[in-house]
Amino acid sequence: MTKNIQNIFAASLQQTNLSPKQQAVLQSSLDLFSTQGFNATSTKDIAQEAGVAEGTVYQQFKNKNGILQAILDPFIQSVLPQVVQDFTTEVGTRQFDDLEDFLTYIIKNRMLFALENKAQIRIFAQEIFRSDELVNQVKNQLGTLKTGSLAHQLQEFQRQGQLVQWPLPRLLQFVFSTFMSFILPVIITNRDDVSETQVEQWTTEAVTFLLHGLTPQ
Amino acid sequence: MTKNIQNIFAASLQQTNLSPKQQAVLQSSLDLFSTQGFNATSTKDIAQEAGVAEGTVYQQFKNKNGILQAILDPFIQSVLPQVVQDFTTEVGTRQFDDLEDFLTYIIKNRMLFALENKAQIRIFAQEIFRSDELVNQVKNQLGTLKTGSLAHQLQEFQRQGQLVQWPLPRLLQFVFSTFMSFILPVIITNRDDVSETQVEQWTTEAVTFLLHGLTPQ
Amino acid sequence: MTKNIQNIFAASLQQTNLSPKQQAVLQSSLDLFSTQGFNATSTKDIAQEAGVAEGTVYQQFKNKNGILQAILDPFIQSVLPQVVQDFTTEVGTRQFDDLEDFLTYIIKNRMLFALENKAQIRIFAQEIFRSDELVNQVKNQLGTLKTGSLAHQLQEFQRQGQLVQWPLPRLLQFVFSTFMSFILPVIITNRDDVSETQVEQWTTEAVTFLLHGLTPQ
Amino acid sequence: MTKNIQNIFAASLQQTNLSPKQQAVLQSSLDLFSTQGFNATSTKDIAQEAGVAEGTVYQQFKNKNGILQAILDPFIQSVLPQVVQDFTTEVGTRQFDDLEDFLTYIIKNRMLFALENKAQIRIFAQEIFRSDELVNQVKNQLGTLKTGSLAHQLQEFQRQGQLVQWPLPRLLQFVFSTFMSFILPVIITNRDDVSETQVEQWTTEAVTFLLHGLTPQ
DNA sequence: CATGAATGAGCGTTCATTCAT
DNA sequence: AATGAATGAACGCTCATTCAT
Repeated sequence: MTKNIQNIFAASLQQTNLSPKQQAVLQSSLDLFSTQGFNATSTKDIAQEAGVAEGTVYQQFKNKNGILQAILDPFIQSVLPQVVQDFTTEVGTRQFDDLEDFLTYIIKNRMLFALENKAQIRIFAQEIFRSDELVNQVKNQLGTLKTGSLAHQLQEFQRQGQLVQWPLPRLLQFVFSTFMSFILPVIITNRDDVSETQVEQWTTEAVTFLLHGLTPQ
Repeated sequence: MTKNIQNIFAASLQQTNLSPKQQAVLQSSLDLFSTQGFNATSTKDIAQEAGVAEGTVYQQFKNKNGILQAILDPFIQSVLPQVVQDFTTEVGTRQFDDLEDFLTYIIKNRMLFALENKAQIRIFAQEIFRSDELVNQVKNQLGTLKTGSLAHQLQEFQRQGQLVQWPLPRLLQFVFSTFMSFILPVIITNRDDVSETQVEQWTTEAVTFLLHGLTPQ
Repeated sequence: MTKNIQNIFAASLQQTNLSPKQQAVLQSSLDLFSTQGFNATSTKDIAQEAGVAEGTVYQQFKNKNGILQAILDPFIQSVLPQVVQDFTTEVGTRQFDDLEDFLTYIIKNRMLFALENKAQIRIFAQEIFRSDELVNQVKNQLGTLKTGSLAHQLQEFQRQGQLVQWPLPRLLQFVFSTFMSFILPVIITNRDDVSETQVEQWTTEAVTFLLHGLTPQ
Repeated sequence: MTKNIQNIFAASLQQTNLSPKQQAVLQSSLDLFSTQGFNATSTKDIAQEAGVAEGTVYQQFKNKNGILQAILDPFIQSVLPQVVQDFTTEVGTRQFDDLEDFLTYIIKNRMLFALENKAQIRIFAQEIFRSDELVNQVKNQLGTLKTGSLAHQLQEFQRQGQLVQWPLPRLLQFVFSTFMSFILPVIITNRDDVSETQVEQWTTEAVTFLLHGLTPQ
């Protein structure tokens, strides 16, 4: 069920044609940006951590911001869509018995995903306050939600009377915020020790609350 | 009802013995830190914005971090307790008809509060990723929740059968995350145009969802 | 014998018309300049140590250098002449049995004097490398040696055959360097624990060596 | 006889792997520190004098103090031992006819050495007042004197009856202070015009005095 | 591709000095 | 006489970026 959960960054690294040194630069940047923040991380830090000369950092990336982009772009191109919208590969090909089944699946799935990609999410969370560009990219992604398979699935549940007849964005808002109420504390405190059992417990709690809140009475 | 909603920063400014120039330094720092972030704001920026010589910035504040503290400390000492715990002044002296009345009151109240103090919240949100100290302070504040009047009020509703018998922290988690799902987008995009009508609309939506989710069925 | 040995600075302080606060400024400056050096001592340091506002420092002294002058001037005007030349008050009015008696007297006397005024000597020693002015003042003082009572006394010993017939400057050079070989380590390490017994021991050793070296064979 | 007299700084410069620019930084620092003092020399001064960007100064040296160390360390590691202790290379392999021969050799030799390395000695003399570390290093060097070949040589002269039976430290103290009485004025006034003839004259005068003072009567 | 010395603008901070009160 | 807020030039130092090798 969760076999496709993976570290999006590690995956995207392998798909590039970057030399091992350049890959090390990206990996070190991810670690350091995530831990110390983008501004507080110097290119010297990155080079040292990657075991590379400082000039090498600029061989593949135009500037420090280019490294940030190389980290966040695949995140925005892949993670965001998968988390909030693109259920074609999984959700689309799977039959859900009911709303509970559906919520349980996507919440657990996305929790594991988020924990796997904690580092990028931390970077993303810090950068979104400073980058209007980033905000717009997210807005655009969210804008496409209305037509994705997630929307179809939810509308199907509404038709079946399993789901309250609120507007789609508001439904997503509540699902997402309930999801985030479990994940954000982990992201902020940078905890590394969340077990799958814990995730399942959280999933149960989240789904219970959402079913309460989103089922027509 | 919302007469005590205020800008916590403006209030704390007046209580200090700071000279007008020093107050200008703080105000400019608040604006700039909030807009550009702490790291991206130079002390030269602050001085210019405050119409003050750069040395003046260091007359009252030991260093740049001291300014940040002067901004965040009253926030943590006053805002946080008021938002999440200290209902003695308002909630404690007020009788609520039912859970709906209660939720409507605190959510609208806190929304207005958050919007008034958007700048500090933005700074806070950015800093919490980098400051373990900040995380701990928040943890401590949250730890005191169990015994505050908010807790008593919720337990009262549980006794009356209006509120599900979930543990207090989880109840608070869902209330808070629902609240944040409306506020965070405003904080992140730094919008300034939220009307009171909008706030009332959001309050209604949040309360509707929470009543659904938290009422025993 | 050593009744007139005193702290030249304390003495000169009392002769000024400075207010108590201004005297405190001078005393604190002496302590701090001596300990940390002139450059490393800020006017803020001085003000704090003196328990005075920073502006007060500039009430009496034109600038920081003015404080240094107020410390070093009496030293150069009084200490230097007394150490190397002006024996009118003591030496001139005293009869010495022989060279040993003479050397014993001036060396012990000057050692006590130097230890009493260690702070100024430390400042002087540090400043002389940077101030050509200071060097010239010392040169001028040394230039007057040829005609002082010290010169007369030494020439008298030469006439009596107790003292080698070397040129006066060279005699003074050897006396002074032997004297300094005991005092300079104390000045440099800023020791405070030199007993009068120790001084007498050093005096004996210095005189023994000088009598060896300066007596015609 | 004096063929190995050299500028210790120039020698140590060549032994490093520093780039020409970095060597220029060190050379300029030596000149400026020596002339103006460490505190009064800014890193901008150094960069300008060396014809280098200011950042370059920090490429090789951690901070301004690091430059000072790079100048003083070889001095303390090489000059001090050679001046006061390590006679293995020269003294150890040479036979001295008598005390006069010995004193003449080391005094002239060390005078030339000191004049060659006047700049570092000036810096050293200024820094020793402010650096306890430096004082300790010197103390340690002096502590090793008791066992060096210099000690052996002097004890040999004592056994032969050419040298008074005073304790070794006191003998060294008098030799050193007599030596310094000629050199220190040059160091302080930063004179550059001392001829070898002058050095030989000084040597003669110093040796004459010391033979007087240190020969048993 | 990789290096690392070199750059110089800009940073946070200090500090001697001034001046209105 | 004394204050202390205000000043702004200068300081030591960092850092993203370039480029010859």
